Amino acid sequence: MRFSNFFIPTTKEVPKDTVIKSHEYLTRGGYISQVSAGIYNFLPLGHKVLGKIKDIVRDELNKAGALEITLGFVTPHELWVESGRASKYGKELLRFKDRKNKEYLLGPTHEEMIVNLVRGKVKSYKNLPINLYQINTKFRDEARARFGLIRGREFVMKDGYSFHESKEDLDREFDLMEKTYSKIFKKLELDFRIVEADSGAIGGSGSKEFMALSDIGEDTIVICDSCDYGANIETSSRQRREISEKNESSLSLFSTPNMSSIDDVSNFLKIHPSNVLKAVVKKAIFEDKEEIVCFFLRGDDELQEVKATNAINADDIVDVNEEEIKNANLEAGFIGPVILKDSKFSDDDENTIGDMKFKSLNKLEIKYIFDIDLKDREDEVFVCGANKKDFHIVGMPLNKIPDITYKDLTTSKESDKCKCGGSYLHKKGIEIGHIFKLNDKYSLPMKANFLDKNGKTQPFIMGTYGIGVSRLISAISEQKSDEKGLIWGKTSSPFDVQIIVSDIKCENILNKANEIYNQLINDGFDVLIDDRKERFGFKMKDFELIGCPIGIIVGQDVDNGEVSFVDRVSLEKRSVRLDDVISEIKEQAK
RNA sequence: CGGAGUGUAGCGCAGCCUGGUUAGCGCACCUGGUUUGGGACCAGGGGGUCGGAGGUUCGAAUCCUCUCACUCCGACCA
Repeated sequence: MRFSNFFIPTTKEVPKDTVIKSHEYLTRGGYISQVSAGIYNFLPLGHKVLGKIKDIVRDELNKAGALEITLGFVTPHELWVESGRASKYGKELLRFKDRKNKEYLLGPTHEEMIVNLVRGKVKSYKNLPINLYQINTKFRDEARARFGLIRGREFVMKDGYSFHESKEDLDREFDLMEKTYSKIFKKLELDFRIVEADSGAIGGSGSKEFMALSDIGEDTIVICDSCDYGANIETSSRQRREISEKNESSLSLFSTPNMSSIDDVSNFLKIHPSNVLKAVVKKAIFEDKEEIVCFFLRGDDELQEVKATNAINADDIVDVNEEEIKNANLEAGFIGPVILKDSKFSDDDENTIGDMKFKSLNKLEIKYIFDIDLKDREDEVFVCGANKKDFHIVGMPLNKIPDITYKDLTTSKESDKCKCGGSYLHKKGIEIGHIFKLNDKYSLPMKANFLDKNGKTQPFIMGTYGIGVSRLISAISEQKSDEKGLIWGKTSSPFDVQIIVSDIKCENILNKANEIYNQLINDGFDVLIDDRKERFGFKMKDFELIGCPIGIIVGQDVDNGEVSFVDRVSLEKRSVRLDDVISEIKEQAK
């Protein structure tokens, strides 16, 4: 491709609204341009990179036996009603009506569409398994698009769906997709981790995310410093804690005026925060009701909301305000698992520890859940709120509190221990892929069934597999660029080689450059030749911004039979004999 | 959806507080010339009605009201 005939509008100036380098360079390099919040045009360079990535994805998936299709981008609303997601998905769905007043929406993901397709065409176990995928535009009306292609509203995604007659066969396909995804991301030269991810209310035995490591990533992942454990912080679990400083007070009520924080209390009583029970009150939202739930954890642990939501099987949990706490008969800042005998107390259901009379929160119809780390801690007693203003209970044994449910509720910290004995580290990641076992989550409500070997009707067992294709452009850019511009790998670069003609007015130089260009084209390389009437420095800056891995500078040295090769990563130049150019490129760019 | 901010030429910005000539600068663009291995220089030139609507005023980019868009922080994110 001749630069002079191509469309690469590069700019020297930094666009106003870019905050991360991938966004800046992709914009300045003429790869993308913004249309609206989270909606981008792909210019020729961006389009080429997108194409390269699509080819790699397609190639590996086809090798793994998946079949490419294209599903409609506009999807009938009724399918979403059928699956139950029309109401659940909410404002992210961009809905509209056609001239006949029929409701549609732009597909944010295509489970409904694929189930609708397959249920009508596949009726027998003999046609299973089948894995269908597409690489297509998606639309999600994100509340807040940001960071260029990292979180767009309109984006390109590869979404695949597999159908099986058994969970065992789904497991096999799931593993195959995990391996296939790894190959794809390795080919793209990405530094990534496969981590356990939240399976949410869908349950099932597996959900794994592929995270490109990057400081600007929106997800936090927990990895072990000595084994290959990795998990999204939403789901990461840790080894049971070793508590060295145990509190041994006997049970009593302590006046703790105005000490409502963990720090206040632990400083005042001179105990370690891990010996204080932290109460986190939330409002749990269910399909048909809302209720106040109290989560208890160690004072130096943090509630992980995704885990908490899953622990009580809620659709969502939200913060409560002071009034809601009051209405629940709780004392903000002094909340504990028991209510002491006082005016609100009837004599029913009371318990006694020593001379203290109490009843538990669940007698007030407040559900409480304890963190799993508190289970089987008979050798410890805790400080907790007394549900009475300015009072805490000291020396509270947990085994005296009735009906405790223990669940994993905490956010893994960097100091926490892995099962293998190693220590956890937190990293930021960009989610570039997600594979998920759906089982019959969609086939059941959408009545997508087949006949098994015994002639019995069964719902399809499904898996779903996604790759953020346009997001990958940003992920690669974030990982590989430097302070001068983009740096592409061999597989993702828009061109294999960029030839920089130092001075097009010098016939000898231009001719030699064209000769090399034509030879490389004939040998099947994708080459950009900068034949613009610009000065040398200007062209070099553009080369560095655009980021092709190899540059060939054709300049004065052609008279001595030489050109210069520039390595985009190191920016080092070295002389190469004209006769050796083709063979060297074949060696380097293969 | 809460908080903050920004809309003036293709891009980046000044002007606004304290209304008053043809709205200015840099980059980019066009013409001519000189330069030519690290975003050149000189001269000339084209392009905006100041996000939109309404209002105040003799007069509005500038003051007021409403509105739209975009960005950032947070909430949200199969």
